[in-house]
Amino acid sequence: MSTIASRPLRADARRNREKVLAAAAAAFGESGIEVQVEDIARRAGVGVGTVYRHFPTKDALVTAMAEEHFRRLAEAIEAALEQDGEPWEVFAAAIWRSASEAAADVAWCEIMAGHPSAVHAVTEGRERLSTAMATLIRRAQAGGTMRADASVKDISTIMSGFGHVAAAQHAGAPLDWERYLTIALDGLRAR
Amino acid sequence: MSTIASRPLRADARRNREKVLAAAAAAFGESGIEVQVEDIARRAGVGVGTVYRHFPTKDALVTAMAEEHFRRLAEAIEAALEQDGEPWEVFAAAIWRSASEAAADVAWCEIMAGHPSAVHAVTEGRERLSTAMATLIRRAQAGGTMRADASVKDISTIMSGFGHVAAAQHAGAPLDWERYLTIALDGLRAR
DNA sequence: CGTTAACATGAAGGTCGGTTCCGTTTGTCG
DNA sequence: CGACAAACGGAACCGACCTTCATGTTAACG
Repeated sequence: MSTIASRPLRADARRNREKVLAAAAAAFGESGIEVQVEDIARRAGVGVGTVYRHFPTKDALVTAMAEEHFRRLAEAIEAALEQDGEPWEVFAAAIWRSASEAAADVAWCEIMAGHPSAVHAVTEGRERLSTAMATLIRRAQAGGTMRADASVKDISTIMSGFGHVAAAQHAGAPLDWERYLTIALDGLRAR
Repeated sequence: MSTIASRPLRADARRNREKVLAAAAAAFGESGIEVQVEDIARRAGVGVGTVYRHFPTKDALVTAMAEEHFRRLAEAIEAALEQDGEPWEVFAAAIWRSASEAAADVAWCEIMAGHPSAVHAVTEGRERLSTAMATLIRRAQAGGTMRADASVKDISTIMSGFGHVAAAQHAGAPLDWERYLTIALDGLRAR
């Protein structure tokens, strides 16, 4: 989201922008999307007005985070395409790694689960993710180790459930995202 | 929830109570827990004050619905215990039937997914459900058709994910709860 | 039919959280 | 060192919802 070469920001403004971004990442990661803007501002050591100077709405902040996360996820899956090894193992390892990282960030779990704030935005990352995932799936199916009817949409569905479970667990529910993933991945494996 | 023999309700009051209950069931089922109390009142053809005369808070209404749903679910699983047939098939059929019914009711999906409004209440239904489910699981494991490490908690986790997926699908997300369940149940089956 | 207590109503109150706005501060540039 | 635009801060604003309450209505009973 580069501001199209509009005059460079003033030094303090650039500094504050970074502080807001960092504070938002920390606050969202710890408490989820529902954290209040004032909490983010407090963490950043600025006033709410400053947050709004840099991001027009709270949603814009969420979207920025979501884009970043989706980009990284897409990269992780694309990287898996380069790896060699048994295709199912490559797929499963990529999912486990990405999920483990996601599980540590409540907001990212909520976004993955399909939180409205980030559903409409974030087109590019999703696109790349879908493409890479499709290849990963096709290979594993060709090797006969992934169920033949599995689709990218199935993976989205499973990962949406994962996001929900992980977020709920973070909120204190007696759930276990590792068990969830163990079972779901076994369900995706060919019999 | 019998009001301990406190003077019987006046005729119009009883009638209105039923209307509110029916309206709440319809509204929650259609739009989820987030429906506004005013919508429920409108559907029932009464004022909001009347809703509050019969239920102290909106949460009490949600809890009443949740209790009813959990009770019915517990009964469905208990009924499965009486059936004979291959234990895995009995289990899977019970889950499919219960899930199909749940999928038609948005609020019930949300509650199953772990919505805060109903987490604390509803102890009895959960208890009965756990007990019956434990037996169902044990039998299927004894028959070697369910994965040996599956637990009641695993089923809760899977069904929480189900509730989330079904609710999201109802809200327009490109998810598919039937696929979710197909995959998750395959993951619970013994290999 | 009259009296009364229960009940119904919906506008007003309260709260919560995102967003705005303007008086003040601060970096930048001549 | 001014002068000025950019940026900051945070109290006030606003909309969304749940909940309450003062006023009007009605079932129940003698």
